[in-house]
Amino acid sequence: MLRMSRLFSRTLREDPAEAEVPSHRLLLRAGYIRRVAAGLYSWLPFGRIVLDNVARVVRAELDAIGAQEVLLPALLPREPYDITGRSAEFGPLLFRLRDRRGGDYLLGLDHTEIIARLVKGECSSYRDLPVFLYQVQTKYADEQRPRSGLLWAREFLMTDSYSFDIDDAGLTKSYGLHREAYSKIFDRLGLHHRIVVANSDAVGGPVAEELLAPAAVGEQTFAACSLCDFAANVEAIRVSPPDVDATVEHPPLEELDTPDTPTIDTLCAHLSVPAAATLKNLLVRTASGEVVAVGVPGDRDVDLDRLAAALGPVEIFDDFAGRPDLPKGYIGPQALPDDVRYIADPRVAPGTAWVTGAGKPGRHARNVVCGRDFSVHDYVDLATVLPGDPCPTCGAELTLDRAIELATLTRLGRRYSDAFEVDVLGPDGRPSRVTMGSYGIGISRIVAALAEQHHDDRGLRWPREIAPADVHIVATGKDDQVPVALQLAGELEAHGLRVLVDDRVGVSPGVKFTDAELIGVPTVLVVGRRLADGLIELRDRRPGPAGETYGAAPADADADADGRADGAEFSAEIPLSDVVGHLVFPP
RNA sequence: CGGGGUGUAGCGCAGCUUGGUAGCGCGCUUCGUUCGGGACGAAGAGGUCGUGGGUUCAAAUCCCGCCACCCCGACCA
Repeated sequence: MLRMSRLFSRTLREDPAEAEVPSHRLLLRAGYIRRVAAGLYSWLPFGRIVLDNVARVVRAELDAIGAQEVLLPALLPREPYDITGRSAEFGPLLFRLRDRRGGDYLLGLDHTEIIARLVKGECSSYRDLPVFLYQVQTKYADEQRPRSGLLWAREFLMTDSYSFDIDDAGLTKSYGLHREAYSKIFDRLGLHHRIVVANSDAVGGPVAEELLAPAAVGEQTFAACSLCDFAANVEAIRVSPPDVDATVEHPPLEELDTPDTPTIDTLCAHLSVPAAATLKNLLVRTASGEVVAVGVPGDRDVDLDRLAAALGPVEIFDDFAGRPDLPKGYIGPQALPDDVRYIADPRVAPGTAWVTGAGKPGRHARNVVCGRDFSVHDYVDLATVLPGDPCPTCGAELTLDRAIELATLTRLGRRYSDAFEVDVLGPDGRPSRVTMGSYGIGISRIVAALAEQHHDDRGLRWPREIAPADVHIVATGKDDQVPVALQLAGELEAHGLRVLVDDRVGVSPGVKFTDAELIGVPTVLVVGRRLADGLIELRDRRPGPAGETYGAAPADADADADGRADGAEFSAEIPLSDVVGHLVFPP
């Protein structure tokens, strides 16, 4: 039993100045978390319970598919990550440290290397496989800019599960089991989510799919088809080259004086052409120092993540002073120095004609035809996706939405088992390289996503399974409301309900009601002035589908797509003597 | 990492332009009243004004450096 009179937590009357997004603001105000430093939070009792509840659901569903829980260290030696090359891939994102003898360590962001080595030592026969291992672990990332409270923190709680199989068919099955388990977790948690096709991710290599929670504050953008069920991270959209009529004769290339037009906007205004008719050329430098020009239609931006997936890490070229043959703002693929490779989006197809830079300051060129005036060394999908682009599956229009990335499902294959030579003996007595999958789900981030999806202007509204308690009893009045409330709390608890009771004396009813709404336990019992008549009030803060609502709340008062059901709260007076039966055995 | 902003009591803020005893609201403590939608009265506690240096008889206030935090951007050539 949680007693508000004794609880180490306080609610804030005013919004904390540091918080902007709703989840951050409400979790601070309602006393769930407190900030320690940028991107680092302490979990107060309510928050810790909610975090545990999410982890409990995740554990239950992973246990159900036969996964076994382990716990690896959070502090890790760097060596395994040097072997796989990921120490360099992660770069500054990793917290790195040294021990007193000068040994290199890091704070774990991903444990694939460690788990692969563990399995190498423990499994020696194909009979030991498949095996699923998971942990609930604190992870660390030295983010450039931690923000939005728990959504983008430097320390966060995550469950990472790994599958080990003898062959690809086994991996496919293991992947499917995890996919189902994670879907079930989100259903149980009452999270609106989409499973989308993903492309790649610095953490873990090729990601096959992501589970996203649509939310305005999301850091991810995903595209969904308005017609079919296609959905993908924008990074994963594949573009087919447009049909070009190769027989069309384009006028010859023509150079124009275009002073003071270094940007697409200024160029379009000067020449009165649409941005989509221009060719935008960006210069980047690869890790090896090579300068590469990349071209996309002028109405689109270059997606550096996708470019990095093709070229490795790149940085924007800015040494224009050192390269007078590369005039900033007037680059054109037909006028590139020999040492600069040209990579383009598939939309820059052979036979297409463009307005682009002339390779000289203050001059552009028109009727620059791909294949005639310049050639493309490599085609890479690197232009950003725009709303209305055709769906790769059915051709209908795509819509773009923001979402919070909550889980990733990855077919790792043999990258890590190769690196550490993780073999088991097969049925034929010969060593066989195992194949791996990795499945991450963000526990603390789910808490934030739930808060984003389930709140209103008065406070949080947790799904029952996640809430810090099943029932919040508010005792208000100067008669024997408090002892009655405590006795009722004891009875409910004896029947297995988790109870929070506001037994504070000398606190006015308004304060208790407001706090209850802020804290967001779905069911509130008010032991108040009607106690004299043997009645208490039952309020349901979150009417919803079956299982969400106790008692006689209207079943159709479901939350809308945003998880909000303003004005749909339910309230009824019931006899005190009926309360236990009402809540423990709902009609 | 670039741009903008903010650091004054647990929380939210004023004071800084024009240097001169550090303030307000909420919260907290004690007593009394009140008790269904953030109650009232009385009396209190609580701050090296982020930090280091400088100017000055005197610095929260002016000058320089540093640190922390928040927001926006990350790249439109």
